[in-house]
Amino acid sequence: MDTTSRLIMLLEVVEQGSFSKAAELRNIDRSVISKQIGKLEEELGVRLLNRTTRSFSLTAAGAEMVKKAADLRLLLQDTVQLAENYHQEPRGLLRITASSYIGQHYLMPVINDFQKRFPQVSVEIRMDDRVVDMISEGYDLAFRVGEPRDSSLVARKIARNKMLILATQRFIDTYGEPKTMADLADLPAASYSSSHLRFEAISYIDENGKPQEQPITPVFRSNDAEALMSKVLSHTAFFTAPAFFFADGVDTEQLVPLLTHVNLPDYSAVYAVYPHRDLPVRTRLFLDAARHYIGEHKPRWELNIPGIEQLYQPKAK
Amino acid sequence: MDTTSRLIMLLEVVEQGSFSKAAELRNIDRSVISKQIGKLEEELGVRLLNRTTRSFSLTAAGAEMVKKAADLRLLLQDTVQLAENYHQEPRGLLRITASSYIGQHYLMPVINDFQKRFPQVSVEIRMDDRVVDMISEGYDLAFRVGEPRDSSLVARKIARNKMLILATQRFIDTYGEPKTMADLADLPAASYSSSHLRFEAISYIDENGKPQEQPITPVFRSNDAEALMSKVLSHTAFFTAPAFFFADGVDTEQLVPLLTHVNLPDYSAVYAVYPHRDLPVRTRLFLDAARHYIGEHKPRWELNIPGIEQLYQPKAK
DNA sequence: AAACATTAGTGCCAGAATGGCACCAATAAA
DNA sequence: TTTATTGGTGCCATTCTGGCACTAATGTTT
Repeated sequence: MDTTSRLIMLLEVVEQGSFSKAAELRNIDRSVISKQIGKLEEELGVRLLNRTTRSFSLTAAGAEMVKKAADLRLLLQDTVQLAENYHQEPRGLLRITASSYIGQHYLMPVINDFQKRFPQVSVEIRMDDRVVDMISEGYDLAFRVGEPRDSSLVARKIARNKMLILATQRFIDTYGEPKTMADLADLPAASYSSSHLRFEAISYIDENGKPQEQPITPVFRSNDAEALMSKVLSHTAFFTAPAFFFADGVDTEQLVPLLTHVNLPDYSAVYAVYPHRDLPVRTRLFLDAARHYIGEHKPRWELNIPGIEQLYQPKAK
Repeated sequence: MDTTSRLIMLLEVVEQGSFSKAAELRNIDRSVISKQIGKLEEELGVRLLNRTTRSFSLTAAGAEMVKKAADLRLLLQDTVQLAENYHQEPRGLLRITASSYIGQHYLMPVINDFQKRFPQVSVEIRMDDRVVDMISEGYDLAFRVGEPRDSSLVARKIARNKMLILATQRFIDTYGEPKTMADLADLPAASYSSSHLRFEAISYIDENGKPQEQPITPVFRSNDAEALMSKVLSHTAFFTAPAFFFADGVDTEQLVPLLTHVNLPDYSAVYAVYPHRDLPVRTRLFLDAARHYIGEHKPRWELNIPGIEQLYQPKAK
């Protein structure tokens, strides 16, 4: 380990806000960070961090060093990247982050095939519905529902994601079939809910073309698509689901779309996100493979929902 | 050692044109270079050098990496430099190169005093009349006679350097005192001569203000000022000497200036040269100390030559 | 207040990396 | 042909790294 690496380590420490988190990020012991930062200070002959036993703050010198460290990291990444352009065959480590559902159902098949074709590429995929900072955590590629805000990243739309309102036939028999959006308010709903996002209403476009929100009554909440599906299949709730929940193998036979005449806007599309720079060969190839698998024009999940093209469309005049 | 260091090592290898020279520059074994370049290639997954057993050439990838390595080195130097600005006391290694005479007579006293004041600063001085590439060899400061051409460096004039024509009284008694410049042609001369430079004529300004060259007849040539002086003090040659040859302790008593009415232009001044960027504290302080020692207005060597102000001046009208 | 958890820092130690030496192979120079 | 120089490799002592266990200090929770 030498000066540049130590500077980048300092940068990570500052980005993470603690020695421990930085160590976790690198999967190394905290003590290593402590020692290396110490060495860096000795090397530069300057105190970089004012430590209190449980936290730290940057000194003026430290702040300057962190800025330079960011430049160094960028330049170094750029250099390595440049070298990778000379690779004929992709190699190295591909780090992906995605929501669990996308990862399990749409990326794992791609990964399995990809690694057969390119055994030299290692893959690390973090499935987590929490959105992470790709840059500081070092991810090459993210798959997300909804366009991310971070402008230092490139977001590329992979596939549209229609919205569906579904229930089982037995549910309809039991509770009666809703005829209007308002009817949904009185029916038990299963609804996606995570620490960041809760579905408590359905967005739709009314007869006059105005966007509306129809509140629902969630009796079951989960962040797990399978759990929601299981609940619905027990005939005790309807649910509003984005189409990408219907991956291959999902039992859609029992499910009946409700209120199919209503105009539901597409839910946030599925995006691939990557840093704003030239992609290494492995990343570009993987992205292509994923796009191909999910479907260039018609998303793969729509294959499992017959007639989806006609559902929830704007009313033809 | 990690990627950045290895890249910089590659850069040095390319700059030096060989593994061996690069190793010599760092005072490490050749094998280390060989191994580290190998690791770098493995790391980047790209062949950087096409080797023939006795030399090498850059691959396209290698050439790109070298460019990036130069950026990295610069940025890293800049970063370390920035840290040094926070030093209250100067520390670290100060690397100086100078001609032998300047080093021995005008820098050693400064260094000795400087290290008493700042014991934390190590000094390495290379005395060599050959001009070296400061950047690639890593020197902080050079002292040279004559303005260097390299525009990536800053040259700062330290002191003027008048020209003198001298001989001993016994020489004059033996050979007769020259009355005109032309008379010098027939007298035996001791003349500075190195692999790069030979004095074979004296430049002067004639009565009409035109620059002229008076050829001389060197019977003794050396690149060593003391040797030239010794020759002259044996009363068998006159010599044309820049004033900075007359350091403290040099026996000037026996020497008589000849043709003092002739207008001799100043010889190339003494310059301090340093890289075109902010100087570390130690370098700036040393430069100040050297300038102070040599003399801000009147060069130190002129103190040993009484009446020099009046010698070899343009003719007062 | 007291117990607890989390933070940075340190000493110790096994394992990895470094760098020097000796030697080899190939090629250019003498 | 001989010699010298260059890059490359295997071996080995030394150094460095990174993990573990433990300490000290400071918020947090009970």
